[in-house]
This record gives sequence, C-alpha cells and structure tokens, in this order.
Amino acid sequence: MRPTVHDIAAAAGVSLATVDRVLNRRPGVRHVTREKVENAIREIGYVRDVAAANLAKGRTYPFVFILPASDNSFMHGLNDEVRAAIARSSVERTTIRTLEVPAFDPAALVKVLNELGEERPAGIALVATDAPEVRDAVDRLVKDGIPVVTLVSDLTGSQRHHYAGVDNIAAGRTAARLLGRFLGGAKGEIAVLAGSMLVRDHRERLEGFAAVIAAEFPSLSILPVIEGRDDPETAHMLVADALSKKSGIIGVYSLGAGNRGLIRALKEKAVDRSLTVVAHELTAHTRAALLDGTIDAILNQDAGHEVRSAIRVLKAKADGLAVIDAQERIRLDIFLKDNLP
Amino acid sequence: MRPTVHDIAAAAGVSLATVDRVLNRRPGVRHVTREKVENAIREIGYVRDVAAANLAKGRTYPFVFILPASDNSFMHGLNDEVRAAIARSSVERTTIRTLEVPAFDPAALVKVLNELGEERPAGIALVATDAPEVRDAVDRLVKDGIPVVTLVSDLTGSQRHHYAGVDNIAAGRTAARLLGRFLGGAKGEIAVLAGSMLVRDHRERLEGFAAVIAAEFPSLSILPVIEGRDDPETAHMLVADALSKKSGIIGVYSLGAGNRGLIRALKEKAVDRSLTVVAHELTAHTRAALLDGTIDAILNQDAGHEVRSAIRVLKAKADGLAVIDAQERIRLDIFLKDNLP
DNA sequence: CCAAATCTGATGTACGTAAATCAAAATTTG
DNA sequence: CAAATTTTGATTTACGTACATCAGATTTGG
Repeated sequence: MRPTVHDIAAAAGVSLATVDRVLNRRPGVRHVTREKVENAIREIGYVRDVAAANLAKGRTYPFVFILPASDNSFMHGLNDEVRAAIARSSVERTTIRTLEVPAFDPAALVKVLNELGEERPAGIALVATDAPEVRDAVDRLVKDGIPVVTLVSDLTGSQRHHYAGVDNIAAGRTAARLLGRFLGGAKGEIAVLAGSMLVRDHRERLEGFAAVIAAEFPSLSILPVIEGRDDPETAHMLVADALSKKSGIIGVYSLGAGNRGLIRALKEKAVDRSLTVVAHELTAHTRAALLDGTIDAILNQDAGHEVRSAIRVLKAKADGLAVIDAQERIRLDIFLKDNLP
Repeated sequence: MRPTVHDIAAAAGVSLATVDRVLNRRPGVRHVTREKVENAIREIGYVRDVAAANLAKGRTYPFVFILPASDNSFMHGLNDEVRAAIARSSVERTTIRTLEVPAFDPAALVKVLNELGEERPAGIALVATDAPEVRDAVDRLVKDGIPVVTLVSDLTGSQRHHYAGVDNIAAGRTAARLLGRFLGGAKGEIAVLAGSMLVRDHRERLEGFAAVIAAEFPSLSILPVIEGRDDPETAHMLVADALSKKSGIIGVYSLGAGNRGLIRALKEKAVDRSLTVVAHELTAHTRAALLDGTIDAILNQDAGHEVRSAIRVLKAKADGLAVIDAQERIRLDIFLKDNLP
C-alpha cells in the first residue's frame, strides 16, 4: 500500500496538522520540524494522491490556449482538438478557454500574454510567434510561476516549461531525404513553399531541408523560397507563377500550411510533368492529393496529440509533478498513400 | 459544476441509497424505480467521478501482461516498458504482473489464459499467437467479462476488446513503397526476412508488401521468404547464404525481429553492393545501421505507447468507460536517419 | 386483509487529502 | 520569570463515491 499523510506523521513524530502545513507550504512550522517532515516524506517515499487532493480541493485547472487566427486546415484542426478537449473538461477537471490572436503578430500576442499575467490561470499554451518581445512576456509569466507550454511552434531562448510540437529541423531534413531519394539522382530544381519566415517552425524546416539537400543531393538546387503566408490563394498564385516560369523544377517541398492552393496549382500546371512533392500537414486536401498521386509524401504533426500532451504537461507542472518524457515527445508522422490513418 | 449522485437523487425524486443501488447494480430496486433513476442520469448528464469512486473503493486494477519469451531487442524493449509501467503502478492504481510463455506456442498460451480465467484479473494484455485455440480461450475470457487486449500482434476473428498495435498490412505496403521508390525503377530481386509465418503480424506485413510490389513495382520480384524465427543467429546464417547465392538481390525487407543477424550478414556480404534495405523495429542495432547507411529506413511501433495504451484501454473497459480512439491508435513510425528520436 | 417479502429511505463510515479552528505546548522576548 | 509570540496538536468538516445497516414503506401472495 502506498504511504499516506498519516504515515508521514507517524514517521516524523508530528501531528497530521503539521504534515499538512509542510505539504501545502502553510506558515507556522519551525525550520527543524519542517526538515524532519521532509525527510520522512523522502524516506517513506510518499507521493501525494493527486486524485484525492483534487477531490478535497474541488480543484479545476483553468487553462488558456492562445491560437492564431489563421484560415487554414491545420489551424482549424488544432481548434477542433482544443474544442474536443473542452468537451472532456468536466472529466479532466480542466476549464479551457481559447483566445484568438492575429497570426504573425508579436505585439498582439504580447498584449494577450500580459493580460493573462493578471488573471493567473493554472497554465497557458500558445502557438508562439518567435520574437524577443514574446519571449520576454513568456519569461515574465514563467517567473511568476505560471506554467507555459509552446504549441506547434517554439520560442527561441525562452524559459517556457515545455514545447509540444515536432522537431522541425528533423522534419526539414526528413523531407529533403525523401525528396532526394524519390528523385533517385535526377538533376533539377526544387521549389520551396513556406508560410512565413517569421515563425520558427518554418525557418527550422527550411534550414534542415537545405542542409541535407546541400550535403547529400548535390544534383538538386533549391529555388528562392516562396512565402505564401499559409494562405491558399496566395500560395496558388505564387506556385502557378513559378511552375510557368521555371521548367527545371522537378520537386516541390511545401513546408507550411495553405496546401489547397499548392495542389490546385500543381493540377493546373504540372499534369504533364512528373513532379515529386513532399508537403506538411495531413488535411482533407493533402490526403486526397496523396491518394491521387499529386503528392508523394506528407509529413504531419498530430494536433490531437499536441493538445492532449500540452494539457497533461500543464497539469503536471501546475502540480509540480514529473512527466513521462517519451510520452510527451511529439513525433513526426510520415504518411505515404499506404499508411494513412 | 458537474452533477453528482445527489443531483441524480433530487432529479429522480428518490433517495441517495436508491441511486447507489442503481449505479452499482445492487439488487432491491423495482424496475420502474430503476428506470426513473436511469432517465435522470441520462437527462442531467451524470458521469461517475472515477477518481472519487476509486478512492472510496480503494480500488486497484490487477492486470496481467502475457509476453513471449523471445530473446530479441524488441521483446526486451517491450518488457522494459511493462516494467516501467509497473514502476508507476502505485500512482496509476494498477498492479501489473507479467507472465512469460514460449514464443509461437499456442498450447502454452492457452494454458496460461485458462488459468487466468480462474484468477479473474481486472484485465489481460497478451502478445497473441494467432491460432484458433488461442482465439477460443480469449473469447471465453471476454464472455466471462474480463477485459482483454491484444498487444503487438492481433488475434484473427476474436472478440478481444482492443488491439494495441500497428496496422501490419499498412506497414508492409509502406515498406514496399519506400523500397520501390528508393530503388527508382531498377530491376532486381527483393529478399524478405521474416520471423515466422505463424504470427499474424508477420503474415500481414508480407501480404501488404507483396501486394504493393506486384501492383506498382513490376520490375521487382520477391524471393521466397526467409524465416529467421526472430533469432539473430538463424537470421544471419540464412541471409548470408541468400546473398552469396543470389547476385540479383538489390533490396531487402526485414519484417520481423532478430535484425542483429541481418545487419551482420549485410556488412559481411554486401559491402560492395548497394542494397536498399527496409527493416522493422528500432533497436540499438537497427539505429546504428540506419545511421551508418546499412539500412535505409526503419518502420517501428513504439512499445511504450503500446503498453501505456493497453493499460488505458484495460482500465476504461474495466470501468465500462469510453476511450479516445484517436489517442489509442498506434501509429506506424517511419524513421530515416534524420528523424530518429 | 394480513403476513411475508420486497423495496426504499435515512444514516453513518470510509477512502486520502485540504483547510479551518481552537487549545495546548514550546519558544522567544523584555 | 512572566508575558507575548510562535509553533504544534487535536479535531472537525468537506470533496464525491461506495458500501453497509436498519427502520419504515410498499407491494405481493395466500
């Protein structure tokens, strides 16, 4: 049987009330007594029964999710997953609120973060725009003792407690190797479609991609990055234009969102050419394109996993508990037409 | 606030004791009264607070994991993960026991399963050997109300509550496409190394693999399957032999365990040849081989996820609760040298 | 219609922890 | 050394559920 507060009291030779004062950092305990209790806790290996504690406290975890107001399938999916988590909130003792902020807008994000500093929720998850002022705002929250996790895109050099997202450098490198191997030594140009170089995940994907292409596939050259702002219309226009002008393109890497536009451009301009295409994010559109052969591979991050992981980590941090690292590592999913879920 | 038993009592116009009798299927409630209570439960959307219930019951979940006594890295890893789960047992209110049975031995498995029928644990997870007598034994347990999940390898046609493992047909298909695309239209033979055609996961992988090769990569032909019994020594001998005799081999698909032997054979016999190799299960050996270029891609199932998922599902089934399906789908991991964890 | 059987209500205890109150003991201060 | 202050102990209630007991009410069978 696992030890209880009573066992601590017996082991330390103090009363239950004192144990409670130590456990819950209440005042009125002499230093020596506190140490006696803490030693006893360590020796008998007491671990607070979180379920019982939450029951007694009537605790709920008020969490806030800050999401960018982007009109693309991936962000819609992320939104859906947060909503699904909200639907489970009574069972999970969470109270989740979502806040929408303009995409790629550090100032707006900072404003929201500062307001949350006053409100003091039990935890904050945010899709970070990678800027120094955002990092500073996050660091202030962390210093104030509010658990913060970044979601999907991380924040350079910040003190955030956790990042619930994939390793984007590895994602870019993987995309490069898939494209390179699928092209099997052919010579030509690769078009790269990104959302914005202002978000860290896109920058990192490009970095990893370029590194592997340069080092291991010298017959391939990367064209200047097309920035589609994760917007299908913009992406369509820019990609269609590139395909018309450059006849040397034999491969495409789409590392952002807004793939609807890309796919349309490919179907219009490249029916005759056999392009090899690797794209990010599994959506209804990319799934269809993978199945019909327009796209050859999709790299994906599971938004549901990311949201659930963020919640688990926020809870653990709020309770000062450890997390199972392997469980919280968000994996890069690689989908070919054969292993679609 | 979520509704409690008191709210049910008030809504149904009965006493707490009666609500309790209905909720816990205790006798002594007239049919009409029971219906009144059940309607109230439905109307106010009551969900039992499992944490409080377990606290009151002092409940722990006695689970049994049945694992094959195989000496390969994958099964060792699976064992480690079960042990890690055992280490968490006090926190998770589980009491997990593992039983080792000889691999590929339906009779031994049936014997153990029948004994467990007497013992009536709160749940059983097993790596199934796919045989009718095993299926019957499992079905008996299920009929007796004991939650059963298959782990890693499924059981054809059985009533098991859940399968915590990957879709092996999809895995085989994916392997075929990777191999086919990486070979880029070259003509030649593919060697296939399996453990045993007696386990369903291996059969299914082969089936998926063969289907895609036949349909989409006609320039490749599959050699008769080599059965290495998931044993490194056997695998080494058989593969080395095949590589010596067949000069037309340009690719290898290793769909079972025992890859240590395969890798050794490749390093001895194929230094001069540029074979394309796809293998299953990420272990220390396959990881090193992927990094040094001996293997081109590894398909993996995360044993930790499988074990944790099995436990979550068993708990849910024991409590008669629903599971989050998306969370319990075990994904096929594809590793290139760039996205290793 | 009455006794027996069945059903229902009222109540209390328990699980492990949180939180509060009040009394008692120990320590510090003047 | 006494008074003031701090520390500690003892006790109670609560969270939501499980489970047991006993009394009272209702239904059923003869």
